[in-house]
Amino acid sequence: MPLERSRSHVRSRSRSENKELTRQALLRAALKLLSQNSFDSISLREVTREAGITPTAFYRHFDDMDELGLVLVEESFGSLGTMLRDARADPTIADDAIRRSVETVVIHVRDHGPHMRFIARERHGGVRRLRRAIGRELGLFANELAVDLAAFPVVDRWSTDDRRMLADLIVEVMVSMAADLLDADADERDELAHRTERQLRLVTLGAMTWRPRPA
Amino acid sequence: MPLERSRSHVRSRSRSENKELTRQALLRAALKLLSQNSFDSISLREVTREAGITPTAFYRHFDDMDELGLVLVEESFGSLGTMLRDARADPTIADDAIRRSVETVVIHVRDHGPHMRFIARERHGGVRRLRRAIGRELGLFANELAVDLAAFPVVDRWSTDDRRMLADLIVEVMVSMAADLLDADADERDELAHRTERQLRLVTLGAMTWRPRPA
DNA sequence: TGTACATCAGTGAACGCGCGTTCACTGATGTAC
DNA sequence: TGTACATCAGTGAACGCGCGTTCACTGATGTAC
Repeated sequence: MPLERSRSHVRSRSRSENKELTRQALLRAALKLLSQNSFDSISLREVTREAGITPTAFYRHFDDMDELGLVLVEESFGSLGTMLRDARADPTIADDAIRRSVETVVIHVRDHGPHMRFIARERHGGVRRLRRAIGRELGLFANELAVDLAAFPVVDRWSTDDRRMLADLIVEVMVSMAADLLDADADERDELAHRTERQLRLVTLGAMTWRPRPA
Repeated sequence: MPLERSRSHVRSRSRSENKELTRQALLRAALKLLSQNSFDSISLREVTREAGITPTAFYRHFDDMDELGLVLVEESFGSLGTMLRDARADPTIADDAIRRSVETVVIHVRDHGPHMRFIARERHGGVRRLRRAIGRELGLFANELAVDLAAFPVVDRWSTDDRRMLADLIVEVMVSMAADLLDADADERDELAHRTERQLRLVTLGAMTWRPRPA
């Protein structure tokens, strides 16, 4: 069953507003199909069918499916960044920052499931351009986290390279949890979050005794 | 260009030997196509074309593509297990076990690139049965690692739950490295291996001061 | 060892279907006067 | 405010193509005697 496009409201909106609504319908339609199949197996025709327009009209909005995919990558990373930045605002209590960061990711996965599933699926998926785009975004993420980590005691005396190593590890653990959450039921979700917290606490313990730039 | 099927040798082999050769040709053909595309976007006809047989003959070997995919999962986990078990044989020197385990994975990715790419790609890919099969195998892996970890000092006094938590973390870091290695050039590969070693060393440091079952 | 028959891996034609992209078009919205 | 024209989002028919699966078949290998 195609998503509603509220044809009855078409008359009351400007041409550009309607165009934007259709564009959003295409993006949402793709995201819906992507919860079942990977990006390089869904078809342009499926997407337009789900969005309630003819295949031809697709080209009024995107050159091809790849372009739509790249927009989905942007969308996916949009809100997550701000949320995580807030979550680790207070640099003095590492343990609390961990709990809040995990909680933030859990909530984000709950509220933006389709976007997160798309990222998890296409991070190592079959479309090179998407892989690159996602890898770049995750890299920027880790970079930003590495900078923030410099505000914590102990870690502030590390080399930037060591901080980046730690940031990559944390990002990996978080992404892994997000991917697992998507296939989990309610009980499993709690357990996953709990396990991830412990893993990050263990990593933090390691950071306490890490000797930067070993002789 | 299709893989060689040595038609000229057909006469010298038994019927069942030839059947097995064709089966292997199908599996290798699929693996080759999977280096470029994800599993649910490659077609039965592509696979048979690459293997040098007609589409119809496919059904002499597999019921459908899913069944072929599950065989690829088995294949992929086959040799890796033995290698890793050997790598962490000596439980006294954790640091050395880390270096050897990382080295083992690096070598395995080099020698079994297509299989490892398949696993990385389909772990969160669009085909449920494959996701499940891969998840199960990785779970067994982590289980086994958790048991082996009990042989290390300090960790031997942990709860099995804590050990499993640590094992999951280590497996995740390893799989992540494997996936990244596949898209990396020679220089990047060295750096990735080095970074992963440091991450695992940091995790080990954390394990040293981890307090099991906190009050 | 030779013959007659059974097995079965692989063939090739055929089917209906969904695909991406093209094209000329329609008709409502937007703009210039 | 009213009219004439431009814009352009979405339509619908058409194209050639590759798809998964079916079917009756071929002919080499294997087996029973």
